[in-house]
Amino acid sequence: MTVTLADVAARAQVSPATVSRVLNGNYPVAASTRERVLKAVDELDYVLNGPASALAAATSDLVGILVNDIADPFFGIMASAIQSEIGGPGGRAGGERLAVVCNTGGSPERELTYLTLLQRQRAAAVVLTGGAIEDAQHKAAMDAKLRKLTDAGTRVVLCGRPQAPETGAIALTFDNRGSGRELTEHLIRLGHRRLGYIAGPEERTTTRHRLEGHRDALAAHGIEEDPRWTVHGRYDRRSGYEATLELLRRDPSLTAVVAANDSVALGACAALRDSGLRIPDDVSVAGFDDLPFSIDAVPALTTVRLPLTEAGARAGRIAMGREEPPPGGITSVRGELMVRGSTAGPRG
Amino acid sequence: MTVTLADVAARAQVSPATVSRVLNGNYPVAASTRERVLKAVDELDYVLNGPASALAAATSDLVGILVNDIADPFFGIMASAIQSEIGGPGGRAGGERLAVVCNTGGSPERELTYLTLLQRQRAAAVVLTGGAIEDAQHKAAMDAKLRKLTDAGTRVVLCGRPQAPETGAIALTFDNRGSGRELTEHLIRLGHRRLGYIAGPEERTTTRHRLEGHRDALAAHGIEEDPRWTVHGRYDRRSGYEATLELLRRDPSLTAVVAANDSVALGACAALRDSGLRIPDDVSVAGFDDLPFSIDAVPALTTVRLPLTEAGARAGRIAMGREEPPPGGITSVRGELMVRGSTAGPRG
DNA sequence: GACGTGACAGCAAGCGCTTTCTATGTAGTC
DNA sequence: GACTACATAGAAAGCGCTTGCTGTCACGTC
Repeated sequence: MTVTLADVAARAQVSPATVSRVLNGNYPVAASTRERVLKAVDELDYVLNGPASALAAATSDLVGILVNDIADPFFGIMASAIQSEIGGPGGRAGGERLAVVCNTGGSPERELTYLTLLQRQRAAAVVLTGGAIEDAQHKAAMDAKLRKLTDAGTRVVLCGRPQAPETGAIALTFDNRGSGRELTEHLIRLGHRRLGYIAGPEERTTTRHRLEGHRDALAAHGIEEDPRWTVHGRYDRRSGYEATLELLRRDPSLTAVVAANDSVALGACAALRDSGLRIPDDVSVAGFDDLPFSIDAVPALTTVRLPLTEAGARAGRIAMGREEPPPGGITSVRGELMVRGSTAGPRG
Repeated sequence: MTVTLADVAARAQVSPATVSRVLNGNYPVAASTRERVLKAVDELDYVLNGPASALAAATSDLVGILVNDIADPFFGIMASAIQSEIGGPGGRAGGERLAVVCNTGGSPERELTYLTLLQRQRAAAVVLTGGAIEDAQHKAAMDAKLRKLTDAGTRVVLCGRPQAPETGAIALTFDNRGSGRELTEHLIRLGHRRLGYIAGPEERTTTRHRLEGHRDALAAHGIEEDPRWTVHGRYDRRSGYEATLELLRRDPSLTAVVAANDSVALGACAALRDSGLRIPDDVSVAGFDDLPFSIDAVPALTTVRLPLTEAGARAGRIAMGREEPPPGGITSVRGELMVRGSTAGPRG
C-alpha cells in the first residue's frame, strides 16, 4: 500500500541504507547512485515516514511554540517571527522543521499538557511566549517539566516570559515593569494625578509587572493610589470597555486611564466615548504593546512598543542554535514609549 | 537514560503489552494491575515515546492547520476555533491531539512543503484555511497532494477556501462573491456612484471573488466601472493606506472606498484623514471580515461579518470526524452585512 | 607485485511501541 | 466433577527507518 524505503531501495537496486543516506545526505554516496535513488523516490512518489525516522534517529524535527491566545495579534506576531527563523519550509534554516504553534488559551493544564505532548514527540526545541501564570503549584510543575525537557536535550526558550531559573531555559524577557513605569510617568508629567488602571488577569506575571511599574511611577511622584482606581479584567477589548465603565462609576473624576494592552485600551476608548467623554480632552488613554491597529485608533493611541518581531526572531534563532544565548541565559528588552494623540494634559 | 515502556513494565511486574494496554485503555486490564502500572508510570515519570507509538500503531495524533498569516487575526481566530474542537489538551475531544498551526506566509512552496511534512508525520487530519493561490500549476500540485493525503486516510478540510473537487477534501467556503456584492449594493443604495476598490493580492481566490461581487453589484445597477477605481495590494493596513492615496490621486471625486478587508480599511481611513477628508461625510469606507477592532474604528467600520469562529469550529469537528460533512462535501456560508458609521450617503 | 588507503555500499541490529495470537486461571453450567 | 466460556496477561513479531561495522573494489605506492 504505502511506499517504504525498502521499495525505493529495490527499485534503485541499492540497499535501504543507501537510500537513507541519500535522503539524509550525511554520508558519501556516489553521484550516479544518488541519482538513481532520487529517480526511484520520484517515480514511486515516496514520502519518508516521520515517526519511523524519528524513532530510529532518536530526534525529531518538531519545534513547539506555545502561545496564550493565538487569536491575539500580540502572540500571532511573535509566533510568526519565531517561525520564520525556525526554518520550516522557506525559512532560512537548513533542514525542514515543522514549527508547531500550540494555543494554550491561558490555561495552566493545557500549557502543561502541550509540553508533555511535545516531550512525547521528542521536540527539538520549544519556545514559550507571553506571560506566565503565577500559581505556585503550577509554576513548580512547569519548572520541573522544563527542566526535564532541557535535560533531554530539547532547547527551551522563553520569549516575553520571565526567567525560570534552574530550568536550563534561555529567557528573553520584556521589561514590563520599566515600561509600565515609563508610560505612567508620561501621564504624570502631563499633569495627571488621578489615573485609572485596567489590569489584565490577576494571576499573570505580565499583569503584575505592568501594574507594579505603574505603581512605582505613582509612588515616585508622591501620588497616593486609591484602590478604586485599579480594575482587573481579561486582555481583550470587551473587558476594557466594561472595566472603564466600572472605573467611571467608581470615580468620575479620573483624568487618565492606563490599559493593560492596546485591545483593552480600544475598549476603554469606546466606553469613554459612549459615556460622552472626549479623548484626550476629558480623559487620556494609554495602551501597551503598540499592535498594528493602535496607530489607527482615533485619536491614535499612546502606548509602549514592544519589539515583538525582533524578540521572536531572536528566540527562534536561539532555539535553533543559530545564535548564542545571552550571557547568563537571560536578557531583558525595554519597550519604547510611543506618544500619540490619545494622551494630553488634563483639562483645567 | 530515558525511561521506556519496558522499564515501567519491569517495575510494575507486568509485561510491556500490559503497560501499553493500560496507557491506551482499549483492552480489558484488571483494576489492580492497572493501578500498579499507573503507579510505576508515575514513579518513573514515564513519558510515552510519540514517534515509536505512531510507528507501531501506524497513526499519529497530529492535526495540521495551515494558515496564510498567523499574525493576522482573521487566521488567528479561525485557528483558535479549529483547535478548540480538535481536542488538544483541554479540548472536548477524547484523545489528546497535537493541533499544529503552520504559517505558510502565503507562499505556494511553503504551503506544499508543509503538507509534505504533515504527510510525513502521518497527520490524522489537515485543515486549510483562507484563500487559495490561483496559479494553475500550483493548484494542480496542491490538488494532487490533497488527493494523496485523503487517500492515505488523512481527513482534509478546507475552511474559507474554495472547493477542490476530486481531492476528497471537505469544503466550508465563504460566499465572498455574494458578500462582496451585498456590501457594494449597500453603498450604491446610499447613492454612491463612484466607488474605489482596494483589492488584495491578485492571485488569491478570496481577492478575486470579493472583487467579482463588487463588480456584479456595479453591473447590476448599471454603473460602468472605471479601471482606475481598482488598486491591488496586500491584506494589511499599510497597503490600504498607500492604495487609498493612489486612488485619490487617480480620481479625487470618489465618494466611497471598499477595502479588501478590515485592516486595509483602517489604512484607508488613515489615508483619507491625512488627506483632510472626513469619513463618512466626504468619503464612505467599508471593510470586510468584521475583526474585533473594526467596531472601535472611528467612525465604526461598516463591514461584512464572516462567521470565522463558527466555521472554524465546524471545520475542526469535521476534521475529527465528530460531525457529518455537508452533503456533497461542500457548503458555502454567507457573511452578514454590518452597517455602521463609516458609510453614509455622498454629500450633495 | 604485494599492500596500504580511500571511497562506497551493504548487513544487520536495534529504536520503543502496538497488537495478534496464545496461554492461563477462574467461574459458571449441567 | 468435567467442560465450556470468559477475563486477563504474556510472547513475539513486526512498524520503517538509521547507523556502526564490515566488506569490496579501485587506486596509488614503495
